[in-house]
Amino acid sequence: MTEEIRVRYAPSPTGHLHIGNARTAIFNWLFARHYNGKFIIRIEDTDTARNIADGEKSQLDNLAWLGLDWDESPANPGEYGPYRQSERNEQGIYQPFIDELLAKGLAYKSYKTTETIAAEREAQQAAKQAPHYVYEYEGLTNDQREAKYAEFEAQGLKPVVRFRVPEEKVYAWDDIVKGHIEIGAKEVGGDWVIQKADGMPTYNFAVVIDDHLMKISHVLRGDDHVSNTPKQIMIFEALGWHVPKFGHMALIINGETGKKLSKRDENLLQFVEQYHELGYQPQAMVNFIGLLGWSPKGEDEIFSLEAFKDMFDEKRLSKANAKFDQKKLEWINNQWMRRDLDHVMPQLIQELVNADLVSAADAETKKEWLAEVIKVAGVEGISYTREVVELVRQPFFELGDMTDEMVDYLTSDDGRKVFSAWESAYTALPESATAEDYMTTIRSIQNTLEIKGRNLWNPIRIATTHQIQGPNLPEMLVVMNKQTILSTMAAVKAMYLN
RNA sequence: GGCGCCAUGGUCAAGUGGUUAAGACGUCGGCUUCUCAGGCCGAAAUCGAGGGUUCGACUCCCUCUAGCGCUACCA
Repeated sequence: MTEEIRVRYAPSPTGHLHIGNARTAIFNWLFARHYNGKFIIRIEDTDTARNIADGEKSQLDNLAWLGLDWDESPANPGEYGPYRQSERNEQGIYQPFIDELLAKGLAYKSYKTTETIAAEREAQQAAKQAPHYVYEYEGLTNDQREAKYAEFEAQGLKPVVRFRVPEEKVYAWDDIVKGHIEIGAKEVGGDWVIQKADGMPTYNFAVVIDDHLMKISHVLRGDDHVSNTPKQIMIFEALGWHVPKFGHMALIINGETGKKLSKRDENLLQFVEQYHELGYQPQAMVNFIGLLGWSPKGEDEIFSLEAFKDMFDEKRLSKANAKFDQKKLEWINNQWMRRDLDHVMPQLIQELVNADLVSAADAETKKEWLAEVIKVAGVEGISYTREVVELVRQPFFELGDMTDEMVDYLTSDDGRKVFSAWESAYTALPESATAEDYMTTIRSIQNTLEIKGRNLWNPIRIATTHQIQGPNLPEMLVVMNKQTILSTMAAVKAMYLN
């Protein structure tokens, strides 16, 4: 019998969707969809203090923006709900298993204060021992231990429940990405908490209960969970459950610090939302992330989610950490924008509205013209839509200041000759003149005056745009308003050429 | 410190005992003769180090080293 493939992405709503999380989600989605399995979203909100208001919504919104969909989640529960750990706890889903472990003597109540534990750890450090929890009921019978519980309860102490780690065991598994891994039970740091004093299960415990109850078959997650895995296997085994397959993907690390991406790194844009706001395309984000720590067979670099899904092969997941390369992301996004420019155009125009370069009304009525301006200005060179604002601002919506260098070109002997020849030629040209017409005109000035190169082009460019460099001038002239150009030229003439 | 993971160019990486060690980003150079952008062409690696195994190692083994991760009543 073949087991149904069910994988999950289980974020904790303590922040927005970060590149690293997005990657975990994407690869889980790819795994599920490639093998016709189910992709489930479960919210791990057992840390009530760190949950933030919109964390969950933001996570899901951004996932959807990336193009992912899911089969079960808090909003569309399947048969294994609820899908938030806090609600599962309220419904008492975890308690019976804690009670079971307690009853079997595999877990116990611990009343040690955090101060005591801290002091123990300090002493261990000082003695150059690895920090580990010290079992406080050593040698006591069950009854004696129960008596201790009563004693502590009478003092008003709140217990946590700790799992009694079988220290002599070695936990091993065949990792989907890393191969065989084994870790001795004594390395987990002693008996660990499965239920906090507030009654919430801890992460390593709740994960096991939920993965089992939700029939999760494969757990694909970050490398940083490798050392949690033995703890989790302990629980699966203690409860007599089948252990899912684990796969630990290499981490994405910050190129500057070399450390794993942290929400606290301010020097790097690392939330999906930030890229969304700058006008990165979701396909580009997926494309970039899909190539971090995974490689396709051929030499292509541009892939859609669908393409990744078809090609997906967990054996091609890389074992080594990958640095986040923003330059490559920019390039990939540029490729996606160019690939479907018509589709991106409304977004580009919207950027101009947001920047107050055009009104919302003009954005609609002049959209064809705006599209031309954007193309002429060189949209093929930008990395994300927000950049279009500075790309077109000058000279299409504002004129820049004249620099000394510009004035020199204009007021040189050649400049004066070129200007006056251009002035009469341009004035005579119809408004419908094409780029070829302008080119022909400029060439004829070149022939007549015998001036070429910068000395020819710069005076014209400067007089019409207040720029010394920019897109192809004939094309710009086509797109710019003739009256505006005429008055710009008149002003330049009045100011510098009299 | 302990345990675990890992190691091909600045970056992402292909490669699975015999190759001129793919490709992409970035960088640099050239061309595209108004500039910018774009496009095109081109350049740059003794595969972390040292030992093995082998006729032959980037590829297999060992040691070392570097890097990363974990070491919570966080997830």
